[in-house]
Amino acid sequence: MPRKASSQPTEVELQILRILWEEGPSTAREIHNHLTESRETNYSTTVKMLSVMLDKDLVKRDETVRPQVFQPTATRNKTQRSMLTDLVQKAYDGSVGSLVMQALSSQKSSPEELAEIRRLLNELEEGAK
Amino acid sequence: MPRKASSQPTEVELQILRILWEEGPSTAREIHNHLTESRETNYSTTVKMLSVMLDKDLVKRDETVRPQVFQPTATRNKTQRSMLTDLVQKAYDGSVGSLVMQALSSQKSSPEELAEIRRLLNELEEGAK
DNA sequence: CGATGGTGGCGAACGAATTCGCTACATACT
DNA sequence: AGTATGTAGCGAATTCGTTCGCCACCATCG
Repeated sequence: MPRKASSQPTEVELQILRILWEEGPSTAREIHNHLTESRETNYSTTVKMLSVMLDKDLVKRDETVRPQVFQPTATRNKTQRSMLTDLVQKAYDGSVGSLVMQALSSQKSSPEELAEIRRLLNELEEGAK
Repeated sequence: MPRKASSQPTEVELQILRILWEEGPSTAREIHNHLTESRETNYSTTVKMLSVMLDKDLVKRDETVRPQVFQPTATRNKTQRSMLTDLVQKAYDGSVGSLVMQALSSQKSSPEELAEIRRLLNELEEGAK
């Protein structure tokens, strides 16, 4: 028997979404050009991927203009959140805390980031009371 | 052209690894029994997965005993770290900070966890000076 | 020893992800 | 209008992940 499709965007899908989030609505050609900076792949492939993503409802398409323009369906934040939750479930047994601990200790963040995290931490501890 | 295999353990592989991390070295039968708590799958499948994981060097096998006993190659921490790094790269453009921010704000952690994170934060800011 | 039951291995099969070639149509260029 | 160029779509091919059926091999038990 088979296996079920991942609920999360795949590697290439994510790359395309990133381009769209950063560059805004784009044509297949534009997407493809950006894509080839990190990956050697045919224009046909890019178009096909977009068609697949359309089926999966990962992107929307404006067909009234020529060439057609693509746009992400979900925001970057929403997508990140979903992938994060997925990882926490799969690898951290649902414990966000241990993920955060490991993230902080394993890679160095800038002082600015640390300060910002501290600020957020304060808010959270306030809210918890 | 094809596509390259993921460098991260797959869904089922991770489930099996989790069993091994939690239960310690186990036989195929033991692993299978635990596995069927969360998934309906044939014993053959479990054995096959173990064989695949052996090829990928995700588990080791003691063949001197009967039945053979399996053991993870990498620690849980190492694996988590690797998956985390992967996610940060794929979805957060390498910024651990923004991942942490989102993790903290999107899901609630216990006060104990928050305190622990704060402690870690202090250490990090100390070390940075 | 011969039947019984579990262990381990191999190869086939299927869906999902990714790739591209080829075709059809639209647009642009002379 | 007629040709060159670019866009969109489809289906085929390939790999990976996952599943299982079937066969061989032990080991045990009567």
